[in-house]
Amino acid sequence: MLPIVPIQQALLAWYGRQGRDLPWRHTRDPYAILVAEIMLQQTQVERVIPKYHAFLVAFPTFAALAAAPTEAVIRAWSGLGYNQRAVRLQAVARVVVAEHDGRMPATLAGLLALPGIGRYTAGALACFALGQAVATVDTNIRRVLVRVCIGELSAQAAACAKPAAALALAEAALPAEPDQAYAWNQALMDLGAMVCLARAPACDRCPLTAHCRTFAQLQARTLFPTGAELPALRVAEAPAGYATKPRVAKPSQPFKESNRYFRGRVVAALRAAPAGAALALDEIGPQLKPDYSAADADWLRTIVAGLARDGLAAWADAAQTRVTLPR
DNA sequence: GTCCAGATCC
DNA sequence: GGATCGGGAC
Repeated sequence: MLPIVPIQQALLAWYGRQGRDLPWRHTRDPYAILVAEIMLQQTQVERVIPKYHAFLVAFPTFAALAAAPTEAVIRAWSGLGYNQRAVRLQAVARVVVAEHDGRMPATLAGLLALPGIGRYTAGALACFALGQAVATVDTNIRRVLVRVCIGELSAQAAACAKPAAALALAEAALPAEPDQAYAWNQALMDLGAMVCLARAPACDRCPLTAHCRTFAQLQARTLFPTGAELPALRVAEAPAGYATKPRVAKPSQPFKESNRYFRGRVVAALRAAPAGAALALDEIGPQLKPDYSAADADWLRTIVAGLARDGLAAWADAAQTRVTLPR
């Protein structure tokens, strides 16, 4: 582990000047931060921002979300994808109201016990909402720490694909002063999202090049590294097992024929229906594929049954011919 | 095509 | 460890 303090100082100074002005950085309301963190799972910041504001207007508190019809929550999730997150977020609100007196759990273990809250989100909540000096690793933080502290072209980089190894790295890098953890974690994500990009890092705009293992590796091969050459070098020089993994050629059907695609289309049809209204499978089918016929009924029923299992749809009749969003 | 402030299930 | 879960942007 290379000396971390100069890296912390350089990154925190850059964050003070260049850090993004994001809505959830203006609040310490645990509920608002929870909403943001769930929305941000596998979803870019730019797409979350408008949905974040609208969601907080519609459901301003744990109590409001817990009491809302699930149908309304699923509608508010439109455009974000991974719709089960909407169901799980409301489940969290209901647990918080019913079992924690309306307040978010104040420990990492308590947070991890909530539905849909994994290690990243629990760590983010502990740090961003509770002010605790907790390390957390998302895709940006892992990439930045590996590049700076390990070196992307080194053999050790592959080991950090394991969550436990990446978390250990993040814990070792956490500032000694507990009150700097918030800015540190946010700064790592900003650098990853704005400068230390996955495809083409902008090393010419990076505040950490003087400390960065990967930049040093690039300098050993290029006179004036910009970062743009990293992908090619990664392929050319990657240690066995990293980046050039055998990568079995997966048959991979077209997305428009996938179960995943049709699940999204069914939920979209249910959202478009009037509140409380049930749709017959025979009404939904033609919206999914123009040549829908009675022969496709079993297939569609299977799609809907999967959604019902995930809390994203509900049968309106025992014969399973009509569907609604869950109440 | 790849990538993205992941989590859950097997 | 692998598969699954959306959808928008590049």
